Amino acid sequence: MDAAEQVFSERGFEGASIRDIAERAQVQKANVNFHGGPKEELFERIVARRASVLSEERLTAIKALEGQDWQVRDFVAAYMQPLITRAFGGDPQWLAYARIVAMVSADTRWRALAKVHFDPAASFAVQALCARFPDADPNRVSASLVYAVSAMLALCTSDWRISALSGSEGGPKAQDMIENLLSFCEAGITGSLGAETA
Amino acid sequence: MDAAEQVFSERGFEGASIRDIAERAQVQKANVNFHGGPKEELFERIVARRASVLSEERLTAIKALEGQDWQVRDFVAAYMQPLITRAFGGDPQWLAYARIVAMVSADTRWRALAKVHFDPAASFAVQALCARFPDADPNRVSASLVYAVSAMLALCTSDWRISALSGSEGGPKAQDMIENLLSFCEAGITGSLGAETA
DNA sequence: GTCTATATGTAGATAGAC
DNA sequence: GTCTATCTACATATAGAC
Repeated sequence: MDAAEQVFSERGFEGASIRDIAERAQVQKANVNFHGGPKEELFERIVARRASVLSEERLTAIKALEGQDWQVRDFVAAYMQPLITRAFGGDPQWLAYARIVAMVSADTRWRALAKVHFDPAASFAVQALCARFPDADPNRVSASLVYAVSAMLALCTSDWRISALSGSEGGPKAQDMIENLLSFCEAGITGSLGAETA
Repeated sequence: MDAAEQVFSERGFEGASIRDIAERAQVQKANVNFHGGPKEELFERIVARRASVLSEERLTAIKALEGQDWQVRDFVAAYMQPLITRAFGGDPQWLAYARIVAMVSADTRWRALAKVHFDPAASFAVQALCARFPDADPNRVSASLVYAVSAMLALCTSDWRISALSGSEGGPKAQDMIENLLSFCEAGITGSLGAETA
């Protein structure tokens, strides 16, 4: 239910009420429970709904790099493009989903959910990075990925903050911000992992 | 109230109940309202309590760089050390606070709160960075800072995720993780802003 | 499948005794 | 200042008519 996705993203899990969701969807409260089940089940279903396409695209994009002498930039793009181009590219529903992903990623209460829906692709990505930086501490490698993902999610959740701090009136220019995000993450990963091997 | 800080950090604003807080503090519910006021006021007070020391330390540390030919690494350390060394250095109360900061930073509902307590120091930092990278788009500069901060907060909120993805059994080694975080952010900022000016 | 009505629990907040 | 008791509102969830 798109309405539930919006309300959860705006108010959080506890802050979102079935009433809010029903109102947004312009249906009766009872129907939300009827179709979506208990609140927690509804939330999990919403997380799962887009997670599969996300994971598949990430996995195929990273697998496509295998065998090549890929650059970190290619890797970052492979992992991030599936979400960031949709969420920051103008699709409000995917933007709401990205905010939910940020919640799930930052909150230990959703640890099990993250483990099922996001960890497989993330683990695969960490392994690919480890192969590229064989001398780097695996803890540092996974930290790099987590930092990169958190930066991506920050662009989705805190774009207002970026504008507020910049002071300039310059428009958002979504594509340029995405390029900048990729540059930041590429440099961060290379700089923090490559320093020891280079 | 330390108990409120803990419960808010674990359950979020809506998820934390006055009853939970009272139980944690081993007092009666009524006393939480009596001393802390309405729930929202209590939350704001908790955000404000440590924000002042944080902002002051950040400002003085960045001002101390002025005039020197400082490196980006020094800047990142100046901005991050006040929070990360406390939160990730073993103080559970500051760790809880860091999680609250992450909530406030990511949620538009707390925009006003962030504006008052965190934006002044952040704006000053952005200006310092702009002076260091005069040819960089201010939007990119503020984005870099937001990414860096989000990475720092990710280390506080998602350290469990880093461990889970690394696959290795290696201990956390807090100091090493902080060093790695600083390296990541230094490289990310330099790489995304310096590319155009260099 | 969709509505009304309601059951049941718990939230935040306060009144008033001590 | 701190307790007990309670008010009011709203939460999730379901029962049962249509």
